[in-house]
Amino acid sequence: MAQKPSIPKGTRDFSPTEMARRNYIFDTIKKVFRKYGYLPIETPAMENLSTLMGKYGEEGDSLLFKVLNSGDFLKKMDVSDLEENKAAKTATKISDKGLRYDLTVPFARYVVQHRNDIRFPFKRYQVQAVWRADRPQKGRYREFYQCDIDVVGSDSLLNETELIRVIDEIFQTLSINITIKLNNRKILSGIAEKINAPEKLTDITVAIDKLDKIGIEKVYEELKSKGIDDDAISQLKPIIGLSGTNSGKLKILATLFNDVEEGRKGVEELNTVLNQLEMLDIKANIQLDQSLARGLNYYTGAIIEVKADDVNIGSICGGGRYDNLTGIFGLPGISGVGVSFGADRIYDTLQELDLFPKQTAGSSRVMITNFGETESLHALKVLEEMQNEGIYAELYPDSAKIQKQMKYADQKAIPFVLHVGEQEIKSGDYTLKNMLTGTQHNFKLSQIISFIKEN
RNA sequence: GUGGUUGUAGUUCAGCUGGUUAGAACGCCUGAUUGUGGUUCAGGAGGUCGUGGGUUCAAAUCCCAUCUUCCACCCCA
Repeated sequence: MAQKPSIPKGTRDFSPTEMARRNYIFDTIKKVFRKYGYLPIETPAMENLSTLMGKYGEEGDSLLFKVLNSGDFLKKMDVSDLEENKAAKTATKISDKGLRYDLTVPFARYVVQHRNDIRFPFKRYQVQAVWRADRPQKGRYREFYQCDIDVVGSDSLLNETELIRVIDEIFQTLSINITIKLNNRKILSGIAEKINAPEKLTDITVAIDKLDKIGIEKVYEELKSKGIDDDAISQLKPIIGLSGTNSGKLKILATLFNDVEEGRKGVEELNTVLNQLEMLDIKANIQLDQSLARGLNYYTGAIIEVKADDVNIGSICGGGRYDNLTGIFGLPGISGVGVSFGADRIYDTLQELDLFPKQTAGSSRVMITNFGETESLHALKVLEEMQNEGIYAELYPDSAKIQKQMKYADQKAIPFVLHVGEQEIKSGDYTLKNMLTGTQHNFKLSQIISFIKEN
C-alpha cells in the first residue's frame, strides 16, 4: 500500500467501463456538433505562457500550470527574486510554457495565426483536456475535458440561437433535464451605467452573480463593501430581484434602460434570440437571468450557462459572445460566440442519475474456450471466421481449466461461449452456450455466425 | 491561495480514554466439479495501519510535518 504508485492530485485514471461511458458522452456531443456544420481542430497541450497569461484575470494566472524550461533554467534567475520570495517573477523567468487553461484562448490564437487559411465564418469544435491548478472537490478536477464549439467571424445572433439548439439537442439525447440561463453583458454594463458606477462593473457583476447562493441581503452587503453607495444600491434592487416571465423581465429592463443606450442594446439582442427560439422546438427551460455574470472578462454580448435540473454540480456548460478575443493577438474586428461542455461534470451527472446506457459497449459477444494446443489451432481459425463476419470475439489464450475460462466470460459479461473441443472438431458441430439462460446446443459455424449476428 | 476533513487487507469499513498474535463483510485463490460460469459447501492467501519524524516501557491510537481524499470560501466545466 505504502509504496504504491500514484497520480497527481485532481487527476484520474479511467477504466475500460469508464471509458465506454466517457466515449458515449464524447460521441454524442461530437455527433451533434458535426450535424450543425462544425469541424474539429486540435491544439497543443502546451501553449506559450505569453499566450495564456493575463487572459483569465489575476485569479486565472495563478491557476495556470507552468512548465519548467529545459536545460539550465536557473541561468536567467535572479537570486534577489528568491530572497524577496517573488514567486510570480521567478516563474516567468524559469518557465515560458504552460498547460492550456481552456480551449477558447488557444482557439483565438489559432484563428489569428491561421487567419489566411480560414474561411469565415469559421465553425469549429474541439474536444481536449484542459488543466487548472485549482483545489479539487466534487465536480472540480485539475485535469478535465472540455468540448468547445465556437463560431468566429459572424455577428449574427442566429449563431447564439444555433448554440442553444446544440445545447438542447445534446442534453436531450443524453436525457438530462436542463435549464439554460441567458444574460447579456450589455445589460450588466447598462446596469452599472444606470447607477452611475460604470467603473464598478466587475464588482457589481461578481456580487450579483452570487445572488442565488448567498441571498439578496448579502449581495447588498458585498456591494456596499465595494464602495457602492446606498443610493445606487436602492436603484439596483428592482433590477436584481427581477422575476417573472422572460418577456416580462425584458419589458421592465427596456423601460429602465430608456436612457441607457448600452442596456437597451442588450435587451434588444436577448429579445431577438428569444424570438428566434420561440419559433423552434426547444425542450430545455430557457431562463433569463440578469444576475448571470460568469466572471469571464472577455464576454461582450450573450452569456450562456447550463445547469442540470436534477443534480447539484454547478454548471455543466457555459459560454458567450466575445467581440475582441482575437484582438489581444493582433487581429481586431472578429467577433466570436461559443460554448463549452464540461464532459467530466456531465459524466458525474449521468452517473448520479443512473442514465448511462446499460449495454457494455465494445466487449466481446462470444468467447471461444481453449482446450489445448491442437484444439486452439482449430479455434483460431474459427475465431478468424467469426471476426471476418464482424463479430466481436475472443479466444481464451491459455488452456486453463474450463471452469476458470467460463468464469472469465461470465465476469466480462460475454453473452456467448463457444466450445471448440475434440468432440466438436470431429463432428464439425460446435457447442454454443448462452451465458444468460445457461442453455447450450450444437450448430455448424455458419449457423452460429448468423445466430450471433441476429441476437 | 484561506479554513476544515479523510487515509487500517483488492474493496467497504470496525478497532472504546495508547497495552501484547490488528478484525469483519464482500472479493480473490484452491478443492467438492480433471469439458461448463452465475448458487452452495470446505479450506487458504493477503496488512511496514498513507509517508517521514517525535513523545512513551509500549503508538493504528497522542504530537509535528508531508502527501492524498472530500467539504466550504475564492473561482470555475
